[in-house]
Amino acid sequence: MSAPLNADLFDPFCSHRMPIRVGDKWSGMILRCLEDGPRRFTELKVPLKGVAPKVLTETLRAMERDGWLTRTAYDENPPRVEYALTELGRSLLGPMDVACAWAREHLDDLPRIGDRTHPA
Amino acid sequence: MSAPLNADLFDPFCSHRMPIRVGDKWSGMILRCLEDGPRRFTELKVPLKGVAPKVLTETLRAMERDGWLTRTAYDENPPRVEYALTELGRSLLGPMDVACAWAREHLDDLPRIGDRTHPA
DNA sequence: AGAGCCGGTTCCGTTGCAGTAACCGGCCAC
DNA sequence: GTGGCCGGTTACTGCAACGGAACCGGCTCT
Repeated sequence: MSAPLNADLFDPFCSHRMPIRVGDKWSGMILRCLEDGPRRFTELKVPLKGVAPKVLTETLRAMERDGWLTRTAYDENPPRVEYALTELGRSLLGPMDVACAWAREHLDDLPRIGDRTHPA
Repeated sequence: MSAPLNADLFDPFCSHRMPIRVGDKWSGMILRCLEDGPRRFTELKVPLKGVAPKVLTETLRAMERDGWLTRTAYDENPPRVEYALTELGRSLLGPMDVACAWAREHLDDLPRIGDRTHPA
């Protein structure tokens, strides 16, 4: 992680407070998980606490479709599938770092969890 | 506007393609509308093509609650209400510029409108 | 009296993101 | 043959965001 939040970046509640979002709820965290190299499905499930496999699959498929990452299935047993960032996906890390820096700087101004009925 | 997209930034379809979002659907556009000074309700409705007054009210209230802008009602007739950025709101323009720059650079890699069933 | 302006509000409906729970096929080890 | 691992899929549900249409009060202008 090149510019982590002080708060746990991989806590999904964090993205509720974060006014700048990359993609949908989990895409940003997935980008962070992949920046140091390819990872497989179960390796992503662990740091992304509590993500439902269905949602993770959907998100990964959408990111693949949009050219942010590649999916490589190896014909082994047990099966192995690796997800890796493309150049386009990697190019999103820059803007993400800026957003994270903003968030770190204004952490105290961010709404407290639970305060909000309408998102911002 | 300090870093506009080539595409019409105030076309809501644009935000469907944009993988980096500030706040909800309209917040980013509202920030842009206010960066050159305060504006009133109807002055916001015009550039934000087709926003329902209800949604605009909700969004402005949420942005006020989160400290991004201030709402000032003058006791005149016809009524006048002015919305102005706070320092916090203004501080979001920087990250937004970065996101817009990214989008301009990768405009051709962004998914075509209508291609998507699942968002990114 | 009637119409218009401003800044909304109310009602109702649709869409889609996200989540839970359960299940699957193929292979392996016990 | 039973259970576990991996990488999912399917069916069902909930909720928040978003939107369209209609309406409102207070005032002014004609």
